[in-house]
Amino acid sequence: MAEQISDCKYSALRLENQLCFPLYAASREVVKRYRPYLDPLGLTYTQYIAMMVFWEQRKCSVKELGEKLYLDSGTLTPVLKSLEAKGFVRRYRSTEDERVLIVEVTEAGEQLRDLALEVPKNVGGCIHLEDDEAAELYRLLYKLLGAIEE
Amino acid sequence: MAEQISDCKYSALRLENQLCFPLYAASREVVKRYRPYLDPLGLTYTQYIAMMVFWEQRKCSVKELGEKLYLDSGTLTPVLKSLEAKGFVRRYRSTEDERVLIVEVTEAGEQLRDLALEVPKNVGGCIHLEDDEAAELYRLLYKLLGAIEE
DNA sequence: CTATACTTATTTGCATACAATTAATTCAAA
DNA sequence: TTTGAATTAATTGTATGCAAATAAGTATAG
Repeated sequence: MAEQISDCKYSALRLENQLCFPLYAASREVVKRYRPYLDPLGLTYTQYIAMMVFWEQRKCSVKELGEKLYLDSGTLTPVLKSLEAKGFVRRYRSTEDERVLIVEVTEAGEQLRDLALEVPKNVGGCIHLEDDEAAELYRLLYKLLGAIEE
Repeated sequence: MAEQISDCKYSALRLENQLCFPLYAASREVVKRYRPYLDPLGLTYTQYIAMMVFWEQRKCSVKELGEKLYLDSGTLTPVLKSLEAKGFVRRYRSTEDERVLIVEVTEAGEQLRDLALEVPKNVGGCIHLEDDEAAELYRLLYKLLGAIEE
């Protein structure tokens, strides 16, 4: 009864032997949980994490935002235009260096912050992980982010 | 010197206090590392993990594949049509239940398997995590996947 | 100074993700 | 048995992600 065993020739290609796959799947499942709470605010998840940066430091260049979020300008340009269209940020070129685009939170964007306070609370309630496990997961994810070549 | 402290009113909205964000960022960073190795095979990452399922069990319905990959038919239909266009799978309706679409690996798809064997090896070389940390991360990610409500 | 290299953001094209709707088929209750 | 509910994919529309090419501004070597 030689069933396929886990260390056969192709075991490295089994979905269950990948680290990338649960990472990819869990990321999407978690992000999906934000939607019911972000929809009423008029934000997508990507817009939400961008707003987090503006709530923390009021203004930011596209390049700096991209470094913080691990996203390039090809992704961020439409996201920031959408946030501007909703009135949550304004965009303008730096006078010091015309290449640099500065994005700054508006008053409406600031007001959104209080409503957004409920979001982490609500999403946290959907994810049943022990505190110490969440902390260890957090640590390992940042370690992974730092452990990727280049 | 009362700088902003980490437990101020809005600390729950700080990017660095989110579990979701390193999950989201790490997922994209890791998936990105596959591209140089998958491009020569003519596969995207999503197509690659779908092929993993077909390499393991030859055939699969769209519904079953969706359950394994945490993806819905809206995402899978174009992915599977693309794999079919490249000749790696064939698609046909089940005769038992005409609602069900069966996807089955072709001979060309099988042959791709040997080339794909190099992929996990190469990507693994880009990610410098200790074995025990990778194992713990793996465990926590699957726990998280199971710990999401609904 | 000036031509060239570099930096920053935008644009373009392609492939997802996913919610919502639709279409086809099967199931199941009255 | 017949009709309404449920199941399964496909379709539609919106918003990313990202690579590659482009455009505009800045720095720098000679």
